[in-house]
Amino acid sequence: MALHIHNTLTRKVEQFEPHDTETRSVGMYCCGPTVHDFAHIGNFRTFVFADLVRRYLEFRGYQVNHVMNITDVEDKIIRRVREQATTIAEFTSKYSNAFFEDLQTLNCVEPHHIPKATDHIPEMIDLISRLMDRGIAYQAPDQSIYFSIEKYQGCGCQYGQLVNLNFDEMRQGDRVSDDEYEKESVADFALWKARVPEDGEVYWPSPWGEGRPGWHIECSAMSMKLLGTSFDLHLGGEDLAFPHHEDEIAQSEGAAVQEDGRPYVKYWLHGAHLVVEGKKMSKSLGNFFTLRDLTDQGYNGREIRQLMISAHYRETFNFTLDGLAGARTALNRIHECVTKLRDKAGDTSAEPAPQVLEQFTSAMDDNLNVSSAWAAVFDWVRDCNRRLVDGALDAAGAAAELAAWNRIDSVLGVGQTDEVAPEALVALMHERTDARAAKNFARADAIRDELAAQGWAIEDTANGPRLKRS
RNA sequence: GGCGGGGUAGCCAAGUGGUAAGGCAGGGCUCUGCAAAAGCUCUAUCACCGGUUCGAUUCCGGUCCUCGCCUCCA
Repeated sequence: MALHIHNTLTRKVEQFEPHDTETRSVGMYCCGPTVHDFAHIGNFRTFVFADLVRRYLEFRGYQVNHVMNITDVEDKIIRRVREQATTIAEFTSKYSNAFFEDLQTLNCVEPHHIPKATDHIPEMIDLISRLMDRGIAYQAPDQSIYFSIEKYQGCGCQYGQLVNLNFDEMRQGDRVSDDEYEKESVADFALWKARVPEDGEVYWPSPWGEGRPGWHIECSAMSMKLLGTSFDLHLGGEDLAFPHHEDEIAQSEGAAVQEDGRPYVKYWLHGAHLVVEGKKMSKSLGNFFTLRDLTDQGYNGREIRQLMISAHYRETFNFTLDGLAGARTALNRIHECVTKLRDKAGDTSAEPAPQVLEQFTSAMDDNLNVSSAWAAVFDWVRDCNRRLVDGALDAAGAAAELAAWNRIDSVLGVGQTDEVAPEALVALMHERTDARAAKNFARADAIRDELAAQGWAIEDTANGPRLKRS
C-alpha cells in the first residue's frame, strides 16, 4: 500500500503522488501563526499535525521541503503596535520567539523555511501587479486593490474549489467591515489595503500608493517563491479552507504562472479544530490554554503532543485534562518497555523487527490513521513485555524491536531519553539492597521514601534494583 | 437559510455486511518482605425509528442531538 490522504480539493481520500516522482522530493507549505499573542493549544494541534505529516513523509522516504510562514502584519498586530507605541519587529519578535520555543517543547521538527510576511512585500507587489495586468484586480475609490472574483471566473477559472459556494444562499454582508464597502462585489477581497490613519507608521510604498498587503496574498507570494508555482502539499486548520485558502488559489492561479495547466497546489490537507472539555475554547469558560498554561501545570511537551496526535486529524478533538493525565500514563508504559529493551539489547544492534513496523505503516498509510497506529504500538508493547518476562527475547531480538521503535518514534516523536540518577542516590539504592539482605525492611523502606521525596522511584528487577524518575 | 463533520463502554477513540481495536480510569488474580513494574483476567446489544438483507453498529430513508464554516480565526 502507499500513502493515502484526504484532499480537500476532491473531498476524497487519494493516493499521494508528488509532482516529482524521480527524486521523491515534496514541497509542503503550512500556514503558520499570526504572531500577536502566545499561541494556544488549538493552534498547536494544527502545527503538530503538520509536523506529523512531514515526519511521516520522511519516514516514507520522501525528501520534504517544509515551509511555514509567520504572519507579522495584520489588523490586530497593527492595533497593538500603535497602542504600545512600538514597532512591528519588536512587537512580533516576542511572540514569534515564544512560538518557536513552544514548537520545540512539542518536539516539532523545525521547518526548512520560515518566511515572514514583512520580508516579502516586493514579492507580493509583483504578484498583485501581475493580477492588475491581467485585469483580475482593480483599484477601488478608496485606493485599495481588490481581487475581482467575477473577472477571475471570466478567465475560465473556478472560484470555490475547496468549499461548495452558493453566493445567493450565503448570509452576505453580515460581517463585511466598514472599510471595504467600496469593493465592486461583496465577495471580492483585498490584495492591498490603502494606508489609513489608524495604520500609524505601518505602511509600505507600492505602485498604487502607500499601504499594506491583504492577508491572503502573503501565502501565495511566499509559497510560490520557495516551492515553485505548483507544489504538492498545503496544510492548515480547517477554518482556513474558506476564505483564506480559496483566495490563495484564486490569486495564484489567477496570475497564470503555473505551467501546462498544473494546479497551484496538488493536495490540500485541513486539520480539524480541538475543543477543550467538550466545549469551544474561550477565556470566559476557563478552558482556554496556551501551551505554557499546561507546562506550568507540570505536563511536558511529549505528553501534550501524544494527546494531540492520539486522534485522527480530520475529526474535532476533545482535549481534556483527564486525557492529558492518561497520555502521561500511556507514555510511561512505552518508556518502561523501551528502557527494558535497551537494558536487554545492550550494545547489540540489529535490523528493525518487521511486524510492528508493518502494522504501523499500514495504519498511517490509510489517511494517517494514528489511532490505529497507536493500537499497533501498544499491542507491540504488550508483546515485548510478555516476551521479556518469558525470557523469549535475547539481545539481538531486543535490539531489533528497539530499532523498530526508533523508526516509529521518528514519526510520533514522543520518545524520551533516560535520565541518569545522581551518584548519591545510587549509593542510597545500594544501601537499601544491603538493608534488604539483612532483612532490615524498616531501613529499606525509609530509603525508598527518601528517594521518592527527591523525585526518584526504585524498582526491584531480576537484575537488581533500578532508579527511575517518578 | 446554505455547505460540511459527528453521535461506539465511566472518559478518550479506531473499525467492520456476519455478533466491536487501542489508551485512560476501575475490579480480581499472579509475582514481591511490602511496593513498583510487568503479566493474566473482568467491564459495550455501536443516538432513535423504519427499509434492504439469511444477517446491519456498518448500506438506504427519516428523526433527534451536537460541532464547524458562510469574509478575525489553527
